[in-house]
Amino acid sequence: MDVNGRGCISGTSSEEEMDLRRGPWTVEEDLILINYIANHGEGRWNSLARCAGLKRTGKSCRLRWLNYLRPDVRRGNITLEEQLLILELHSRWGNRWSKIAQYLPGRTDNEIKNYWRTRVQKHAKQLQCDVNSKQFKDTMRYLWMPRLVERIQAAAAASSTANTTTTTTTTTATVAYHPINGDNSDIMASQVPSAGSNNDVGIAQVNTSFTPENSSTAGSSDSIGTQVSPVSDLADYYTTLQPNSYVDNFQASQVNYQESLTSPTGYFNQGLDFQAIDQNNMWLVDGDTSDNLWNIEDIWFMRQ
DNA sequence: AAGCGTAGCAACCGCCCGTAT
DNA sequence: CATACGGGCGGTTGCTACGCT
Repeated sequence: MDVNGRGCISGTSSEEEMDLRRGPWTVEEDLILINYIANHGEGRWNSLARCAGLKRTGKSCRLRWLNYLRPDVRRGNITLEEQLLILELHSRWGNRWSKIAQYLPGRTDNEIKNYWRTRVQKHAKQLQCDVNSKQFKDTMRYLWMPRLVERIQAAAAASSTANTTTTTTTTTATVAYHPINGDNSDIMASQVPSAGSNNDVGIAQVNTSFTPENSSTAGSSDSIGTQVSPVSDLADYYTTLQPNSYVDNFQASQVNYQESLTSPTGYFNQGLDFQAIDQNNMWLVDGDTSDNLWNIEDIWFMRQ
């Protein structure tokens, strides 16, 4: 095997570097990369790029493959469960996108990062606070995440109702989410996928239950710019991974959420007159269903 | 219909770390 | 031990589509 391990002449001449392509990938380039990896496998990206005849940097090839061309890449709207997981994991690890992505089969760190920056940070900006501030984190924890749970429940209930009349599917609307309890529970600590192993599960589920086509139309428009899959792939995934914990039931978590809702300031019990709040904040409850998780309560929360 | 602003996302950049030589 | 290289990561940029005026 040659120095590149790929049986091709290494060409690192400056002339080659001169005409390296940049910018959007063409269909032809995609096909070349896919075919080459199918035949030779991935890795050694610089030599891969040369041997495949792609006038791209190795990094560019790697990124294109991992974020776009990989067969198990899951494209389309992020489900409620995934949103919940992202919020929870981000609260634990911060901007460790690749680590967070390990828990979201088929999702890339880039996609999660984009989601965070475009959706979550947008709301932080609208609430006029720093995304890393305690206020914003509390708002997420005590308002947004409970709402997500409620919405997941609602979607699950609707789904199960439909199922009773149409099918005997045993899929349940459980999610791998541990109630927020202040210490930022070490959710799923025991089910951290080993590197490179989580994809297998993701592939199977993506192929059987998720396609870009159905992802764009499934469920009702809801949440933060996403659409709900009443019974998510993720739920199945965690049910599979951990049958005895974290997938127990929503009732317990909701009880805790209801408690947590009043724990920081107790403001939910204060009989607030939301009507009196500045009408200028109506952007929070406008027609954009993506913002439904954020409403007038958030303003109050932020002002506590 | 045209122009403008914004959101979303693909791709790039620079830094860092681990490993091979 | 020092250096080079490959690869991963987080942050940033730029393009495109879409909505609003």
